[in-house]
Amino acid sequence: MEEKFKLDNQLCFRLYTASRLLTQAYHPLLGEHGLTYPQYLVLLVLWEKDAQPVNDIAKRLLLETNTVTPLLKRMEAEGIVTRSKGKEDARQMIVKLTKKGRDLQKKLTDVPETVGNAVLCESVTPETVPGLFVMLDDIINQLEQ
Amino acid sequence: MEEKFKLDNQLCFRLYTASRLLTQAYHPLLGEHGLTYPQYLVLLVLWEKDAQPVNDIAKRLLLETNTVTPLLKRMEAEGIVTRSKGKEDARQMIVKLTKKGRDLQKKLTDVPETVGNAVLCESVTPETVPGLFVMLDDIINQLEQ
DNA sequence: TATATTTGCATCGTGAACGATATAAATAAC
DNA sequence: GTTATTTATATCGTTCACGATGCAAATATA
Repeated sequence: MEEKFKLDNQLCFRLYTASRLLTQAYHPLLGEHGLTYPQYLVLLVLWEKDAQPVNDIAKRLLLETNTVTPLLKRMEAEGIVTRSKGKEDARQMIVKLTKKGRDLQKKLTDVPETVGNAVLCESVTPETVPGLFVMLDDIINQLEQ
Repeated sequence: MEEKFKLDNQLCFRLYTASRLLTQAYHPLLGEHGLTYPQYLVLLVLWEKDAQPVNDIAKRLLLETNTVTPLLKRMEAEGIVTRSKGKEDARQMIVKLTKKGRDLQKKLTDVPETVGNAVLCESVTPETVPGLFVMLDDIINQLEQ
């Protein structure tokens, strides 16, 4: 009875668990360099394009600024980024990588492959991952409205 | 350059985002009844099988007891569950639904379908969801070790 | 039976997430 | 040009997650 309430029928529980476990897989690799997973995401954003306002980083990660601001402050305290008032718009806080922040990319060079290999299995292969990406992107777009 | 560090190539970021957004979709539906999403997961577990020790609930959700314990205490404070020492093993805390906890199932009867409909889209349909489940389960099993 | 180890749960500290609210700068409306 | 509104961040409070640690009950070992 109540098939719809069975834990094993829930998409959200699977996404929630897969997300947590995969984040845990990053933990030892990032922790070695004093990073958390959300901080690593900020680095991915800044490595693609340095010197962005808080809002652009938050939008790229689909997070709120009240999540990103304290996160960036911790990264600033660690000497990974700097935060400085924008020249043309004084409301903006421009976040820039420090040398330490840029150099982390080389130090983390093996991380994507290591984690990538950790998830490879029967149904998740280089051939099937693109299809998984499409579904997850569709879910994200659908929920983003 | 550095294709492997591109945010758009990361499985984890997609899982993390999809999980957060889907949890957000539950929020208004659950908040109406004073519940959070992890508390809803505990209810799913207890509706399947009432009167379980903390450890069994934690294992079912793949969470640590230090996450689940405070969560259960809040649910106890809300009058949704009771916590009582086990008879045969005094170390165990047996968690049981109250009438209020059992009755919540009827009040939340529309939640699974409402959220289910919210994610339906081009690539996520009743036909494709089982395949998605297989991949997510494989990822979870793979990372669970 | 005394001691050691394991097990089940709890406590503590840190770092997210996020709703609600505040504040100052920029922009729009009047 | 003054007032109103919007925008960019930040602050606050609550609830997870989770590593590290503590403690008492149960079990294994000597």
